[in-house]
Amino acid sequence: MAAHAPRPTGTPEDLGRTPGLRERKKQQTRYALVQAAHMLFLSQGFARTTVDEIASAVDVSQRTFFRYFANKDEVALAVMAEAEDYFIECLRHRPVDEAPLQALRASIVKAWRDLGNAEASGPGSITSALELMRMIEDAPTLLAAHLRRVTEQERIVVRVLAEREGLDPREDLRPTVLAAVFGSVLRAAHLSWTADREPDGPEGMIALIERHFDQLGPALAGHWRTAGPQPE
Amino acid sequence: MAAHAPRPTGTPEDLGRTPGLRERKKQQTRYALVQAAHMLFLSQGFARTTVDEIASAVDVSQRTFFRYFANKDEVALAVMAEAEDYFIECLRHRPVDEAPLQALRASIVKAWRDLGNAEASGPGSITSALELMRMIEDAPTLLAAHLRRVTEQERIVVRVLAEREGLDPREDLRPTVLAAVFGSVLRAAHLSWTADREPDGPEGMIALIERHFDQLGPALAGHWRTAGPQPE
DNA sequence: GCAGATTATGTCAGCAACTGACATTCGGCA
DNA sequence: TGCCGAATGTCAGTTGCTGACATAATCTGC
Repeated sequence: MAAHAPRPTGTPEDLGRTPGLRERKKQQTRYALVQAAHMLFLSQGFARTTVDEIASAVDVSQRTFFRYFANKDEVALAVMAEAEDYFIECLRHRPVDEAPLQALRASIVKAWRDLGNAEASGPGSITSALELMRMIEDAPTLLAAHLRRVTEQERIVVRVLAEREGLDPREDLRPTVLAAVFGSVLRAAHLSWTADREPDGPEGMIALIERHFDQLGPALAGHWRTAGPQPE
Repeated sequence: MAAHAPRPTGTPEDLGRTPGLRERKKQQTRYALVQAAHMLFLSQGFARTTVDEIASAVDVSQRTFFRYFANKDEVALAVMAEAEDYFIECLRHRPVDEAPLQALRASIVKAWRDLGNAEASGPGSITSALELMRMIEDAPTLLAAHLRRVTEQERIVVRVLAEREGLDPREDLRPTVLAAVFGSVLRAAHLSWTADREPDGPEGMIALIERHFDQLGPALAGHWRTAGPQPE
């Protein structure tokens, strides 16, 4: 049922319990909806796929679809959402003596790598996530929804960072600023990925991310010309 | 007609020419639409304002509205868009021997200050822009649209930075990374503004932006604890 | 197993954002 | 004045999304 291997442990209520038939069925249709939507989106594009199509592909009413997902965007981003949750989980388990930026960087790399190793195919797999990213980038409303999600995620990062270092984010701006910077560098790497059409799988993405983070210092340095552009 | 004083000089075609009646009328209705929309949004909220209302307030058909603005979001963000254009203009006129990050920082401060000094009220003024920002933050679809606009703006910043320093952004990642970081810090400051309800005008916002940029170095430093949190 | 409370789902009606097609009117220009 | 093209209006239609209510499925206590 869970999409990828290191699943985010779900809600606290599911302690060992078998969730019961009703709950199982719900997960089932939800999963089916994501899967169907995903396939339709990739085959005929996001905008050209109607909610009715998705619903009838799973043989439920349109109304039911909207009880599972608030809007069409949400079902498209569901897969990415799980990956993001896993990243947060990784961050929470980082050693506290690690430097904050380092912890973030290590977490994102670990998240990509784990998800990459999890399973080779299927909806919710890394490959789908990568395909999805391309799709997001040229579906305006989808991109918009995704960016909103990202900023919500950033707020969580702020909280986790603040807890980690034991300080109040309303007084100390460093968690906020660091989370913002981290998010933006990551997004730059993602954009670079979709633009350059680098064919490599997760490892290629990880390499791209690392390269971008490596430029963080140089980019913030005073004058670029004197610092030497270091041609690749 | 133009909303604020240091107007972004428009398109290259308007060299001294009086644009003719037709063109003038177009600008007029466009401006009227922005104004009406703005008032309606602030008085009754973005979601509760229909496009029909805006259109009939200016006495044009709904169809005409959609010929001026691609969607409801766009009319709301029109004011901010002009401000952003002006920022780019400021950046372009920055001395080339200035450090890149410094140029960005100085440009944004100058933009806010100039716009603040331009005019005290009226649609398209700074105060409206500030009100708008609050509105954006709690209208989900608006926020999404705004974030998309911001990333487009970031691409322009990348180009300008690359030109300034005379390098190819596809080879050297520094422009991309710096633009991303700059944008994110700015957005963090904006968020802080809307959250804390700081009542000050443009100068308050400028101060907030400066404070956030001042934390850029500390946030990226290795270990926060050893570095000393410096309580305000 | 069964009655009754919950809960998921279906159906239907409706609003609002948008779009394409076509007719009309208005400004620009000879 | 009279023609051309651009701006606008009208209309019909699609799609995303929501509220209200009825139905059917699950769950709970007996």
